[in-house]
Amino acid sequence: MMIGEVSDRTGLSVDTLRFYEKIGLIAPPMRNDAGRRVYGNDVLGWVGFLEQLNATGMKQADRILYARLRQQGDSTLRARREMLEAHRAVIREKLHLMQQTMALMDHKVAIYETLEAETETPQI
Amino acid sequence: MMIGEVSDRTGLSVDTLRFYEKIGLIAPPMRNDAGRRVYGNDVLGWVGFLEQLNATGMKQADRILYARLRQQGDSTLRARREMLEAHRAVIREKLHLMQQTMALMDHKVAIYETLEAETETPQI
DNA sequence: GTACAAGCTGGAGTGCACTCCAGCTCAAGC
DNA sequence: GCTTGAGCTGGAGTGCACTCCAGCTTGTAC
Repeated sequence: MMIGEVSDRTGLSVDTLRFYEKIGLIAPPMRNDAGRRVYGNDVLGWVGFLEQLNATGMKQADRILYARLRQQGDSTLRARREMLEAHRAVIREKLHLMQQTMALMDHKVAIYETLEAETETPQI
Repeated sequence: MMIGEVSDRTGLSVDTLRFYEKIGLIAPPMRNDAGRRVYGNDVLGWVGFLEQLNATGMKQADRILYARLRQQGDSTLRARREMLEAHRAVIREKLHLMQQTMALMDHKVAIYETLEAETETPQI
């Protein structure tokens, strides 16, 4: 798979894929005779996982650390598990906050509806 | 309340409070004889709400828009309700994604635990 | 009455995470 | 054989959301 196809299938731009490689988030892929990147299918799952970490608020530096550990193989299993557990705790808190904010939104929307009903028909 | 106390009670830095005023997120407060900002208690609730919008991913530009509508009074009730409803939809999606990622974390942690048990006692 | 903490302004600087650009090579279709 | 599109590199530029700074005034404690 060339970089353009990876871009199409992951939603990341070609520039971002090369940038991720430069900072160590994606392992440097093989090159063909012309010096172009040729990716294996596994990159798709990995990029998807990175996006999930990203979307749930893990910082670049931590994702880079995780990626580096992953490339070092089985000796880093424990460290990686600990990182995931720590991130899981962060997500749990965010979930909690989001649920609270959700409830607040519901509350505010209800209040606005009441106020709108009052102000939109002042001629009772 | 002087700006330092607002900072202490909201967790935002003094610089950030002044910055928020400059960009229109916080209404310019009264000034005392020496020209210093004197805030009412209502700023605390407002800043707290801003933080919730922030933490749930609303962009600065949208928060500024909401703040501007709020300062315009009752004629903007409908617009504000619509903004909150839109943001509520965004939060709902994020909640969903977070729950999925949470499940994935659980799954991965379990896998790591299995692998660790295998690699840590290779001498069975 | 003076040291010092807290406040003020306008403007510059920072960190993050990309995003774009110039100038090049290479492969395929007409 | 030449145009076009995809890819390459190193490095510069961008947008967001603050954060810091210099140089000033003011209020409080000793």
